[in-house]
Amino acid sequence: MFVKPTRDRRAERREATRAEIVDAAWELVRAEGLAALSVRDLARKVGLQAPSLYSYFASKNAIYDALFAQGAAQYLEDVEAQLTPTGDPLQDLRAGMHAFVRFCTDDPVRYQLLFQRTIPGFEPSPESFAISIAGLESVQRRIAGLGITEPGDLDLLTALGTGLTDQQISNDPGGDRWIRLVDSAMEMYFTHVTHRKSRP
Amino acid sequence: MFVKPTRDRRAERREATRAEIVDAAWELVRAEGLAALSVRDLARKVGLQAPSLYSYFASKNAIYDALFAQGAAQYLEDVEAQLTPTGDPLQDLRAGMHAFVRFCTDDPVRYQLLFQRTIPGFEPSPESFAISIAGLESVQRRIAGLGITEPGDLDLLTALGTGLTDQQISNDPGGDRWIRLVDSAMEMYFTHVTHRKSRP
DNA sequence: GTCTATATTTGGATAGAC
DNA sequence: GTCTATCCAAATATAGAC
Repeated sequence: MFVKPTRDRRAERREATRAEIVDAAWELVRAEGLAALSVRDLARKVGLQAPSLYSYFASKNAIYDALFAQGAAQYLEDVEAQLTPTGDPLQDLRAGMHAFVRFCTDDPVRYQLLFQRTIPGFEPSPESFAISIAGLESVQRRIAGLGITEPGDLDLLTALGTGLTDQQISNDPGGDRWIRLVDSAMEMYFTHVTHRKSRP
Repeated sequence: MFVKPTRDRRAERREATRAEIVDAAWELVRAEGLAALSVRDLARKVGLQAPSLYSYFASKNAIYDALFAQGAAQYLEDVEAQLTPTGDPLQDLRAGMHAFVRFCTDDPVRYQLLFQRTIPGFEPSPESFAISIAGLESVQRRIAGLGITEPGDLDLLTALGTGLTDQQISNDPGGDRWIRLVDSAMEMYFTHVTHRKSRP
């Protein structure tokens, strides 16, 4: 009689191969650009023929989606990892923004995939998108803990984050021309959101 | 004996056709996305066969470059058009930022071409790039006239501009969620750059 | 200057044998 | 699951006739 094994070695192997493909895809897009990903090149990189990839991913966009999901999970992890308020809100804001800009500049292609909409036919699946939403909600909770609860204040903070990051990546890649402004920008922001005269 | 005519009708016709091609290219990229531009489609749109386009532009990137140059010229014109200081620096900053965000959100594809680096093999030619530099320098002179001369202050302003624009385009296209923050953001910025305690 | 014809490359995706 | 073989579509760009 058939006994269901506790481990499904076949499924494990399959997942391992999928992970290998995703890793190789990151290498490719980092080297050639996000839009330059091709199924052929990717297959060769993992020692397969192109059609064999379709046993693991239904389409090229499914591969993009796997990259998006993994990047969003890394972002969520990155945000959650620094949830340690010090009692000094400004210091926490500075640390959080530094972490964000570093996360983005560490891997500009990942930033492009997660926070810009630049790939022609690709939209993340609802499941993958939910992960990135969770990341934003984590930021929201984090700054709420610092006393910043106005929706517009969160929006202003995300604008500052993407603006500093965008300029850094586009106009001074590898440098620190906008990274140097993070502390000052957070001071500006913190003063603004705390010295508000009236609730709008 | 040959007398050089005062007008070169042939050259005029040629320039007119080039302009027609550029106009059609804008229509195409606005409809299909920047990366989706194809020489075939473009040729068909102006009633030519694909190879005939090569009589006007040496390559596809030359077409991108013409778009870039035109967009940069429009930006320069947009910035120069509002060089009318009112004596109220904060009001001028607000007006200038509103104009910038409107310029970008009016044509997100143009914004993508000018201010983000997203097309795989394309880099603007030195001549085209010089136009966009002239635009930035115009902004620099403009805020210098308002008393803002620290280099880092210009960088912070451009970060605010691209950040607000990026978020508006990416997360609320057609809406005003980040546009609504422009006035408040400029107040924040102006207070920051004027209330500095010491010259850093 | 414009055309037809074509070279050349490259891409995503499928069929069917093994 | 992986392969070979192939389809199909699309792209940039060139050659050469008219």
